[in-house]
Amino acid sequence: MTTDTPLKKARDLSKAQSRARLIDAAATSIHRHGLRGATIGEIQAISNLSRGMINLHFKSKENLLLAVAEHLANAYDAHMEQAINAAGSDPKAQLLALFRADLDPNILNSRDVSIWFSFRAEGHTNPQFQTCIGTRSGHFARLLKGICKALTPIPHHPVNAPALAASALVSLLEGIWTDFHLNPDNFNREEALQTCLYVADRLFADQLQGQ
Amino acid sequence: MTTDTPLKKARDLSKAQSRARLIDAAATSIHRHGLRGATIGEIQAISNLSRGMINLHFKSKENLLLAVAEHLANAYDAHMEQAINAAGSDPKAQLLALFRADLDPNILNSRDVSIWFSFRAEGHTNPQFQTCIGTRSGHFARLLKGICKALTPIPHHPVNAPALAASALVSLLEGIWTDFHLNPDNFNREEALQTCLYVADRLFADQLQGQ
DNA sequence: TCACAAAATGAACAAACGTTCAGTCAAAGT
DNA sequence: ACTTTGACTGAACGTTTGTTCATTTTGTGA
Repeated sequence: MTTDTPLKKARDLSKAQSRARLIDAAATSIHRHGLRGATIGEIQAISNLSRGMINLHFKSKENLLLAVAEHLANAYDAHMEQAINAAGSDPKAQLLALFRADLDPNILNSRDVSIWFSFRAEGHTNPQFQTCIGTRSGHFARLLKGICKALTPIPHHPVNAPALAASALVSLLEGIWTDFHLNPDNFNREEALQTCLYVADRLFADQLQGQ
Repeated sequence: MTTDTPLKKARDLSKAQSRARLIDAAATSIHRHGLRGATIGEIQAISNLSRGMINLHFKSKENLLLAVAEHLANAYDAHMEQAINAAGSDPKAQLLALFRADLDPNILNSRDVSIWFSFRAEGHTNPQFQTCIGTRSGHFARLLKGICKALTPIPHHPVNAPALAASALVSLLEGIWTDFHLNPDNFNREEALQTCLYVADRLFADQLQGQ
């Protein structure tokens, strides 16, 4: 969706469409039955495409799974980048935007989150999965640390207060994803946002009382 | 280990030992290759037991996997309960004990955590896994909420401050597990504890300034 | 309209899988 | 000492798995 290669012939379009359909079917299969149950037969049945298609488009089933992981990670990155860019330069607004984006139903939904967790479970087994699903700890963490620095008054107490706050917020969001994944029915999106805001509020209140 | 049925004959002992060895081998296999790679052949090779043992002891491979999940959940519960009981009745000490227990290498180690994540990934697929790995949200959350209530001065601002703090801390710990799982090499246990303590400190500082 | 190229198909295949069970062995009871 | 019991073994079986490839279908350029 982000890159529109022009002048596509009908055949190329249908090829890309089949590819996308396979990725989507594989994702659905992972969601329904886990990585263990995401078999060629399942994916074929969901996609209504022929059995040979997977190996034709992706050489192997494992490559298709990898493509699902990449697709998911790219969608997450794009979503977050867009949200941050739209937030302007005020760190408080950026933080709110980051919370909202991370809790957005387009990202935090039971289908996608369950797929995230499936890949994460095998991350240390498969290095290729690892690089895909590690997107959270890179750009995201750095950005959040910058925001925390801007929001923490100086002098800090303790001296590494911004770093502590940043890693706390990363973990908080990560944990909220886990709560959602383990119990999507009892999950309240608005409540989760309030929890984030409450923690942020407490973290970035005036810190000079102790010193 | 908790229930010692006495007067075990040698044959019963060896039976129990084989059972335990199968569970351990299955856990190792899940750790090494994920649930997908935890095959009968793998478990057999790791345990050095015969092929038929799994179905003899557990009727099916799936039951063995379930036994692994139960074993893990029981170990976690026992560990936490013992830690809380040893902490006395002071809520602040209880909170510290809870943090320490949740970050303890006996619980938070790359082997066990990776197995947790494997089962969690398929929790919504397999209801039997679900009940095992949902241990965190039951007793644990209730206990933490009690501690938060005791630590939050009244009147609260906002009124649900203890509930917010409790769910924040649950998610924080959950997220720290995730950080550990995704990147066990860059993980600093002491730093994680400091993050928890810092957040707790900020959460339970005097809250009356806003009202 | 025709010949070419590339996408799509699905029957066929070998490998790997979980499970079974007749047979073996050692411990327990008499 | 003998019999019985139950844990253990591992070859064999049927199923399911991912992959291949000869064939068919369909869009493209001459």
